[in-house]
Amino acid sequence: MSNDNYDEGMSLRMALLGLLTVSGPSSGYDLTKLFERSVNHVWQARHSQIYPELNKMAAGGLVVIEEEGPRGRKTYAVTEEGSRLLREWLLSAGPSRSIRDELALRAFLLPTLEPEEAVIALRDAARICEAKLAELEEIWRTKTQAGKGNFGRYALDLGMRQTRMFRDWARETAEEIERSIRS
Amino acid sequence: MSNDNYDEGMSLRMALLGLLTVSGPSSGYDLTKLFERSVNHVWQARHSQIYPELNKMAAGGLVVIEEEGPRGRKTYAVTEEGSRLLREWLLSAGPSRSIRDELALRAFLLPTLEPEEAVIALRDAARICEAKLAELEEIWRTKTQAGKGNFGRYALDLGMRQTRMFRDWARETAEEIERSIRS
DNA sequence: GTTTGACATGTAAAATTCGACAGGTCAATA
DNA sequence: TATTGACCTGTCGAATTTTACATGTCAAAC
Repeated sequence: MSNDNYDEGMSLRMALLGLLTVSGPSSGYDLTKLFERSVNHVWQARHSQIYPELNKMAAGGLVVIEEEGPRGRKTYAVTEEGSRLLREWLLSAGPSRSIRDELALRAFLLPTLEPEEAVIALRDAARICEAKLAELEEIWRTKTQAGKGNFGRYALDLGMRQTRMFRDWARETAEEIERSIRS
Repeated sequence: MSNDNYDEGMSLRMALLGLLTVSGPSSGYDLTKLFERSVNHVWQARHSQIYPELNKMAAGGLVVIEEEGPRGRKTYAVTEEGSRLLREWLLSAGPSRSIRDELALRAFLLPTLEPEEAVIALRDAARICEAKLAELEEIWRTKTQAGKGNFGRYALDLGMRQTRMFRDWARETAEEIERSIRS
């Protein structure tokens, strides 16, 4: 009775419910910013997708407009039903795989380049990761100081691990290809 | 002059060009199967997306229909222009990270559960990763034995690193939450 | 006072992707 | 010979996502 039709395209909805659950009542604007700073490493959405979705969710009773601020600002809050839906979705762990990773796709296609060019592309990628990592670590420092609860912390941690992993892969693969060029 | 407007929605096209480059002339049917067996861990596409895309690519001169077999089978081959486009795309490394990973999103949202439930779900996720890792390692063994060139090898390595990283994150986060429960 | 930039919300058209429908060939086996 | 199952190509409607357009408030700097 509880978990019948599992929809694929539920991710954005769940992400928003999750952010609202943790950050408390927020506006579409807030959520857009939050999205950029947190979920962005695993899922992306623009404000043009978020605003309509929030309205649909409000129509469906998953969230309610709690207050309307001065600048037309609308604050949404999760309802009992929204909370239940998120929980059910999280506990229905299927071996579902919906993955779309452009960076990994590039990696996959790299061997179609000449070895020398592949090395250049890999070194580029590693450099980009390094920059991103520095950025994330800065956020980490300011975040952990603020001590605002652990939510974004887990995601940020995951983001940093991911970036480090990719950087290392790029470096080591570049070195491997260089070795094979020399032989 | 070479690399002006970088399009986001080029991934499917590039994946197909890459597969054609490595596997040689193939039909839409072949490419669909190939997709499932290789790129699938990173990017997904159904035949209903692949067939029209191949036709568009043929119209754009990126591939040519090399021959038409008995069963209406059409064999596509990469052209000079297609080859150049793929190369340019791979060398134009933007800091763009278009990623959509449902499993990671679930993990990200787990802390919205009660700590006890989150721990259970994280352990589940870690177990799923473990299984996937075993699967990937099996592929790795058979692939490296076959010695069919490095295509797929780098991506497979990346996939294994990614899975390991995620598993570790899930485990360590579970442990951290457990510690916080006990205090 | 006016310009700039962050705040704040939306819509519309286009592209991408998915799920279902639809049709046809060929070889093997029951 | 009938049927099954792999082979092979496609289209259509719906959902998801992107890009660009569109509008307006408010505070602070200039």
